[in-house]
Amino acid sequence: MHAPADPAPRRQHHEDPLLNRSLVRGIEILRAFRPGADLLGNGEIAERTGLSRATVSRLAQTLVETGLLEHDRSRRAYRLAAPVLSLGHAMRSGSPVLNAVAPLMRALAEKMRINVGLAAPDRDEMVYLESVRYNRKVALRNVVAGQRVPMELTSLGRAYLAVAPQEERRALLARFKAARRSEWGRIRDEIRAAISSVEQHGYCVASWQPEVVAMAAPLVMAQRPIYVFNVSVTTAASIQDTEAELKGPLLALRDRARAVLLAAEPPPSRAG
Amino acid sequence: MHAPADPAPRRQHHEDPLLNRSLVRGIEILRAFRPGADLLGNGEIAERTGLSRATVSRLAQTLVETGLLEHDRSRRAYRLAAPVLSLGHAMRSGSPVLNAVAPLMRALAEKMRINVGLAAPDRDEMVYLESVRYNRKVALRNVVAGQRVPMELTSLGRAYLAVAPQEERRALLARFKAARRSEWGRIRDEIRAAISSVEQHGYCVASWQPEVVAMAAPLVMAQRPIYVFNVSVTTAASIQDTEAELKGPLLALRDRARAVLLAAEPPPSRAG
DNA sequence: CCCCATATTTCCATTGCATGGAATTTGGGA
DNA sequence: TCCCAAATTCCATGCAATGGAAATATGGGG
Repeated sequence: MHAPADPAPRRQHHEDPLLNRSLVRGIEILRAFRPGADLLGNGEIAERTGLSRATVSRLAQTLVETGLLEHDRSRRAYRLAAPVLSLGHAMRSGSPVLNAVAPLMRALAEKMRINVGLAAPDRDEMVYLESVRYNRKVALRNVVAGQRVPMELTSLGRAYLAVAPQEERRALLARFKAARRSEWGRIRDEIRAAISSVEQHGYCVASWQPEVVAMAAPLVMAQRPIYVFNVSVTTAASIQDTEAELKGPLLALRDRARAVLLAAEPPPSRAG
Repeated sequence: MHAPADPAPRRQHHEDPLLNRSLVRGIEILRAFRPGADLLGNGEIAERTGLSRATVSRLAQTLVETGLLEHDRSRRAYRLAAPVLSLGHAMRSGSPVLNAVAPLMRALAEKMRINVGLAAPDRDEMVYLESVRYNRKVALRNVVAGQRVPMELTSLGRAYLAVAPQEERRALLARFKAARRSEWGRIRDEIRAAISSVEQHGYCVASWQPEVVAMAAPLVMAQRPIYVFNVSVTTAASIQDTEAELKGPLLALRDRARAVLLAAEPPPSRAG
């Protein structure tokens, strides 16, 4: 402590004085639950979150009281409870972006007979706000919302990386490099290519299975979080032909979405 | 403090020593967001939760850091963010009840051409885990999850009240009485009738619009939260005829669900 | 363009209460 | 019934959460 030039004075012990530790920890516990990890005991939660078991026990009980977790005593474990779903419902119904573009997405899916998705970044993954899955059988044209896909492997995620804030992109790439050790060379090159493609054409392509082509285009608007559209299709056609066919519709979707959002923006009245 | 007969010693100041106050408050902030109240400023959150503005400001910022809220600075307000959706997704994919009965529900909806739902209680409302909306136009057979409906007015909620724990039912009825002052007489009678019906026949009926008939049957299993099934239909037929037609399928759905769940129960291995 | 009204964020001293390690209890299997 | 693993509760410590007030930011109106 000889010089006051320390860029981050960080009072006391915590990095950010406006971060409530208990709340962060409680949320981390909720976040530990995901498909495939749907039933977690105290021990597992402690491992995944790095919290002490005593803390996990108390916070988990608190989450049960609030209704977000339920305790399965016969398995000595917790699982997410129904009110969590209603938060998701509230999120969807309140998302201006989703509500503005959902009709456009459905129309495009029907017209081109492709899957059309909208996603947002969350840490090192992308979360679908909506994914209209096109299917021959009409009854199976279901919609997936809330699903996570890896950022570094998907067109969706790479399109985001292309427009992510400098610092965040750097941090994310570092994480991926560490996590993907052996395959990093290939993945890094693909990400670089995707970034170039987004910078030049506004979209990028990924085809991780022979007959599946996925393309994604980010939607960047001032004062708004970044969203990414994607389209994907299973086809026997070449990647090039598919790309040529879908780039127009994808970019048009993005542009129409932007227009709709700009039009919906002005009235600064608050809903209550 | 003359007699130790005090039923609730409540140490120190807080009612329940294992309730983390900050976490409860943060969750209450999340819960303040619902359809129609999707964009909330600090002031509104403070009003709805009863918290001080300073506390709301700090906790809301924390929730932004965790990714569950996003801050719309142009409107000076918060809204739920995409990761909330992924929690909902994780909840659905991890719900043994939902996964066990979803196929049965879909089949019933198709066969009888009715809406079929599954819900769980949350405070004074019911939350749909799934609602398979039958519709002439196949393309519109969408599914609603996470939607809330009032407990005291719906067959779904009344069926729950019929099997709710003594003490909880009492508390809920008191809330409804206070909230529904003027209409309480009618509502109370309808709830009583519904409770009798559930006790006698296992289901209850509500028809709050002329041509809409809704029926609900609770699913009570040891060591498991209470769930409620419902079916509803818009029809020109009489309530009696509709009830006669649907009671069998509804109760059969409940019984099949119970059987499926009992069969899926035994293996006490924990998913990770 | 400036000023004002409103709402939000930050500051600060106080002490409530969250915390981790240890002890205890619980529950299931042998 | 006993044993083992896991969860819960206890406890002293002191960190960090809190509310009121001041400072600040924002946007509309004159």
